Amino acid sequence: MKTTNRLSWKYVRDEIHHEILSGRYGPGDRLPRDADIADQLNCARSTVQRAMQDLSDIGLVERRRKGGTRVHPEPVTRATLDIPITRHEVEKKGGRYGYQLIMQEEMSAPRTVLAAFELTSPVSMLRIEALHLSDNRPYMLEDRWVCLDTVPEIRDVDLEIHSANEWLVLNRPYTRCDLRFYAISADQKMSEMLGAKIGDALLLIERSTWIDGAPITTVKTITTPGYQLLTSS
Amino acid sequence: MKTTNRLSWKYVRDEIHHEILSGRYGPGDRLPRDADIADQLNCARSTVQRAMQDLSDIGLVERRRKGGTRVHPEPVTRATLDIPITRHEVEKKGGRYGYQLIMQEEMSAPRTVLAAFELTSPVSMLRIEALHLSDNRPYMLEDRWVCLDTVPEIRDVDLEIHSANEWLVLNRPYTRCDLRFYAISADQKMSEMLGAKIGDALLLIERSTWIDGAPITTVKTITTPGYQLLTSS
DNA sequence: AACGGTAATATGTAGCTACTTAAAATGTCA
DNA sequence: TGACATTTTAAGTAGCTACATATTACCGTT
Repeated sequence: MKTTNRLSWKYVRDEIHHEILSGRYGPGDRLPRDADIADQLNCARSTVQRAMQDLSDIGLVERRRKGGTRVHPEPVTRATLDIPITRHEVEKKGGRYGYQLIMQEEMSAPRTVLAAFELTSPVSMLRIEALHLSDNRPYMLEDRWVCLDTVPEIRDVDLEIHSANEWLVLNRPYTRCDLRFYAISADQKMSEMLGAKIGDALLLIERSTWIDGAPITTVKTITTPGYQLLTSS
Repeated sequence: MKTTNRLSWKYVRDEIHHEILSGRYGPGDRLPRDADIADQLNCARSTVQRAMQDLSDIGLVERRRKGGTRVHPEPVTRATLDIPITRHEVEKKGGRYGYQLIMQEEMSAPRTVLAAFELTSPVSMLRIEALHLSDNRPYMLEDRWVCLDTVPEIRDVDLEIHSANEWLVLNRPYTRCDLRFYAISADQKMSEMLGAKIGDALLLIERSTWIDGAPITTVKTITTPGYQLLTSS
């Protein structure tokens, strides 16, 4: 029995977590150096390092070289969201997935789209409107712009069959992704498409992706009334 | 010059990332074992381990003991959200923060609140309604329930002065946090409180926290029309 | 007192070894 | 053939060493 007295980094993490939250260390306070904590808990510095990294990842502490570790001065609630491919989302909820292309057209991107990519000069893009269905009923409306310079192959994809959503996620990895969430009132067109009433409150998710600085796509997805987005864990 | 030929785990990570996304490995495919990749790239297994852990964290690959590593079969867009203390949020946007307690009352929690905590038997809670202000104008409406069994000290807090939001975040760490986002239409009361029009689409964020399985608080925050929630990185 | 260069220091990273553990693969027996 | 026990495998973890790197802290000069 010598294995049991080896401390796991998760144990060390929770230990420090407790110490912080018992009030022993408050926001902004500096914690002991890793090496000292390791001494005190009788474990290796690398174990403390791993524990601290995790606490840093969840936003509880801030670390800087030579500066040491301190409790994050402005505590935040950090959550992770998983946004799946829409087909998978529908199927996971037990629905039968359907998809309709509403329109596609090559055109120069308007100001608002350029703004989403932090661009100034005009760019040629493919605009796509599509509707995702669950059990033949409207589920999500998608309003997308794809940058043709970055993704010329999109021209060869039959978007009547393959949703741009799924094709892009599977074929176009990104290195940056910005998300924004807000609420809008359904206008005439949306209410028709989604089978909602005019004025219904709808959740809108806007997503823009880049690959190494080059814009890939920006999309607004609008879901039917009552739709809820949940955190994963 | 021998330091340059040491590979950083980030380099290894990006290398694998590229391989996956060049199509060499598709969703569901199994990757070589860590040790083999280490051999091939001429680095230590621990370096590959770190790289793989990161790819696993962002949801690109799945790892299991003995099962090896495989590309995530259902690619997801994983994003992290930071939800700060409301006062900090207002101040960061350049506003002058203000706060008003609307009401507080001890009562038995209704069904909907118990459901948020996955409870069945009745619990005594403190219900709080408050309004957060920016430059003296309504910013966010907060509808909160605090579990008195878990947080009896809340009774001693002067909620006219300290917002429950800030007090809880600073004094009550949690081990679990569920979030949900959806859109609602402003009713009579909300529109009055927030200075919106009846029927305006508003973003609602619902947040529930636990400490080691014991419920702490659940809160619905409703923001003024046009409010947007953004991802951090 | 202001400036600037240098030393000291705490975290970050890479590599190695040894051992643990979950789970898949295999083999054995009824 | 099917249920169950055993082996094997690949990731996970802990500890150690050595060195890198970003700052802070210090000290000497002007």
